[in-house]
Amino acid sequence: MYLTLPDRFTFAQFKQITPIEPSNLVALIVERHDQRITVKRSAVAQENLRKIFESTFRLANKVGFAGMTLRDLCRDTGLSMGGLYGYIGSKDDLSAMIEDVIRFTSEAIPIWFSAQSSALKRLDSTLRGHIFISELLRPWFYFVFMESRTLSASQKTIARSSEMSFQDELSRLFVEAGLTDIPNAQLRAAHCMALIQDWYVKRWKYQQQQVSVDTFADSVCRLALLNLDALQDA
Amino acid sequence: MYLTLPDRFTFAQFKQITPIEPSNLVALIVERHDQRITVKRSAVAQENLRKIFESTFRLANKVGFAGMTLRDLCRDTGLSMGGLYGYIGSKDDLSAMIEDVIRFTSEAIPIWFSAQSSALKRLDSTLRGHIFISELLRPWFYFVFMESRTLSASQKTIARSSEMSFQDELSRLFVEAGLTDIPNAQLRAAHCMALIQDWYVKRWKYQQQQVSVDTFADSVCRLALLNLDALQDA
DNA sequence: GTCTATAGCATGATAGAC
DNA sequence: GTCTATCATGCTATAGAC
Repeated sequence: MYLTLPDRFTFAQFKQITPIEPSNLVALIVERHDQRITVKRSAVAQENLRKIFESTFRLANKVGFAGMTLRDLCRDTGLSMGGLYGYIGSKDDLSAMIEDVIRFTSEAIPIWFSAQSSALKRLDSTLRGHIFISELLRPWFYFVFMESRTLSASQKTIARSSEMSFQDELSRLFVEAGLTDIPNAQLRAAHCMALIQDWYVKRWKYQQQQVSVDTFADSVCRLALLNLDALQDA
Repeated sequence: MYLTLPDRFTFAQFKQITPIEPSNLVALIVERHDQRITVKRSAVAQENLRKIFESTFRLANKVGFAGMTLRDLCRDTGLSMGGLYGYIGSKDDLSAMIEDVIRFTSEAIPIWFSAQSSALKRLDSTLRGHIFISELLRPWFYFVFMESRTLSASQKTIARSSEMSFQDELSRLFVEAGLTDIPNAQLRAAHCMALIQDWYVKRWKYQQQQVSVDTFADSVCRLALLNLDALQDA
């Protein structure tokens, strides 16, 4: 599935056409984990699931996922301990479902823009796309960034290879855009990842400085694409 | 205290003259927290403290600080529960001591290079200094990055203001170097912080790509100082 | 200074009523 | 589908012997 957007599209433009957004996610999760979720797909069930994730993000942000107790989660969602276990099979299931959303999303982004005409445009769009989707799903991205180290070895491997496959995609685009020194292209791709992640990890900082997501995306793209125009002309 | 180093100094050169290094840290901590530490300052006490921090880093890296139990810590250090409490007053003390080391260190770096002749050189040295010290004290920096959100409100405030004061120092140096658009200088300083933090947060990635700390520092400084030479000449 | 033993309580998960 | 009640376990922290 391709997304059709103008050059240097804004967050507002992106939000109107993105196929992945907060209101979709619960349905996506129910679809991908229906064995584990014993409750029926009623409206109240979807609303309860939404609350469970919302509360998990709030509580894990305060004390970490390991520090968050299921009793805290019950208090925050209004569910009882028994009721909660109708939605999750265990505490670990909860983190696995969240991680799955991010993996699914990160794999979709490069495809959205693979039809763009030039490597430079694909680079710009892919960077903006990742920044904007992480803005929309910020709590989900933040959770995986912070908690993936505490997950099981297999989950950690999946998280890392998911991150590397996106970074490798950026690296390939840099090479296509003229940066033929491959280690250099890889390093620049790693730098791009770091800049993008900072947007959702250190949000308090940008809020304090009143930087908008569009200003941020412009700044990252400018830094990432510096000197590539010159290579393109040569 | 100023450090005297050549332009574009390497990690090896930095390591020879840095006043803060792993072997100093335990003595520094004993000095700054002698009320809480009831054991005498014997050689065995210092060795036990060193083990306590080493084990804390290993275990917190696996399960998070909240997920790490003091029983795990005892097993890993070889101390008993009672023995451990001779070194720490509580589990929270442990994280507070670690955070204190990073605050102390981050405040020292800009001073080390404040005697450099030009703003561009101060920028380059300050960036390298931060990268190299975070290489030396990587587990300490990593711990504070990951765990500061789970600490008490006052600890979190201290951690954030400590990070912002370093970022503001970078921002001032950018302005001095000719980047007179202040919001732009602040944004570039934030980007520098993100790049530097990536070095100790996503170490697995750079290890995988076999990027040395000197190569990394060169790459960050190049990106950070791009276009500043031109401004300087004008 | 370091140990063993234990107090006192919170946790993840489940059983069974309705 | 959701509740209350309960289980077995594991937790931080301390008391007291040596």
